[in-house]
Amino acid sequence: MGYRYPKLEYLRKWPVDVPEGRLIYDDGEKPEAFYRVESGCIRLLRHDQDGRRQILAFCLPGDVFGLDFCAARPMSAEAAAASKLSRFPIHQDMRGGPQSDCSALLAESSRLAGRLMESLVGFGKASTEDRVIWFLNRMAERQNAPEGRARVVHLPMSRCDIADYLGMAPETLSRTMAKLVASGRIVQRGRTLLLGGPCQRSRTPVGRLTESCLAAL
Amino acid sequence: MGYRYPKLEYLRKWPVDVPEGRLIYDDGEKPEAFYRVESGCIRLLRHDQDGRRQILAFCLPGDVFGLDFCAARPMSAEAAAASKLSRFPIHQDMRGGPQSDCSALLAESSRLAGRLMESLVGFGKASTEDRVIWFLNRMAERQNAPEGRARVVHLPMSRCDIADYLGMAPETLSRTMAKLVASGRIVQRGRTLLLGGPCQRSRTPVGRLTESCLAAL
DNA sequence: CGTGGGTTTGACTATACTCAACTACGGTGG
DNA sequence: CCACCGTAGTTGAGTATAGTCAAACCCACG
Repeated sequence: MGYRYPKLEYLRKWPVDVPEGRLIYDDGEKPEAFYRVESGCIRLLRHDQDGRRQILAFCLPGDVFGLDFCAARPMSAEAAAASKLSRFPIHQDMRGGPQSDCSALLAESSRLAGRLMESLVGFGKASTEDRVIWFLNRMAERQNAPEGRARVVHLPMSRCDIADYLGMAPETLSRTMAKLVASGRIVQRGRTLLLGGPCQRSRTPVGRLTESCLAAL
Repeated sequence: MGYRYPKLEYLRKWPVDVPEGRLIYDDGEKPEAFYRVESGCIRLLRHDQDGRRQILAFCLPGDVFGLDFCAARPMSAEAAAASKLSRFPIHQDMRGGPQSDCSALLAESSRLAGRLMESLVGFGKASTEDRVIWFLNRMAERQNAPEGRARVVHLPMSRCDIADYLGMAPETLSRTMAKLVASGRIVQRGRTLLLGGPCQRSRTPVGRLTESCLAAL
């Protein structure tokens, strides 16, 4: 059953433009607004005391983030790429307003939790190859790439971001992708990829992918 | 700022007793109720197609789970130990009812998302030792163990559950804990532990812990 | 054309997984 | 009350895997 936008449209909101790398809110701040991504890519992250950073989620167009009904932001949000956002002040929603507000917000909140769970499942994958394939498929799904056959995917974030998200070293990510290219399961052209078939674990692709496939687009 | 129970008390609910291992709801089911843990321990989990299982969260007394406002449960819930639950049917809350319902539910939903994020941060830890220490500290915090000095922690779930949660083999978990015992940072007596001090990474404990410490309790 | 970040490759090492055997514990039944 | 059994947990040896450090590469940008 597909997901449908909840009706947030009648809520007051402001358009915001953020350049790549810009901090949107910081871990520990008092929440004053939540956001919807209109274009670009936002990363949710935390730093632990070791200085190591953990990316918790990437938010793509249509995703709502920052819906934290608590005293302090549990994590930071930064622009992983230049992005356009809609900013919804929080206070208008907690008081008054039609009942449907609540449903919409609850649905969004559930949805965020669902995305985090997806991440946890992805992390549970044993091998780095599984994690990378899982990530690529997930990105493809979220970009409405047609199911089944070869799909074009654009990764708006840096390799380091992906590596931090998947909990591996950037070198390992690079090697793993190189292996996928070598086995003909993906074609790589900068940050744009072509995935072959369902791209499942240890399955040979239907047809071998080549550079020409990408050029033909 | 500490967390305070949202007022769910006026909602209709039913007490439920579940024995260890019992399935509470399954991945993909239509959500009909959410639950609060009164005693025991619940595990939220998913199976991927490989048959591998990933535990997403442990729910301890006071935790609310199953607050999924979507068409299908994104994961399963099982009793990791014999538990008592309060079951809240979902439909009463979505229609009518005072506005405060919403705040309470949103707060709980945010809280669940927060816990999942914590998990993701924990998973980001590089070494297994860090992950285990993080887990033990987290369990201690959630059992209101006094901060700072030595703390007694009871782990209600099996080692396999913990290993699946932390994404490591049970043997690795066992070895890691053995190392912590050897270095005097914890004392182990079955599923009950004694943690020394803040139990931080690569810090020697204030005083060496021995069996006698635990016996003195 | 030079500079710099992001990305890739190489060599080596540390770490955690696998498979296997062994031990400790709790419950059951004689 | 004690012997037995089954499960949970631990320990050991060998191996595969991913991390680290280092250097080269490539593309975009000034």
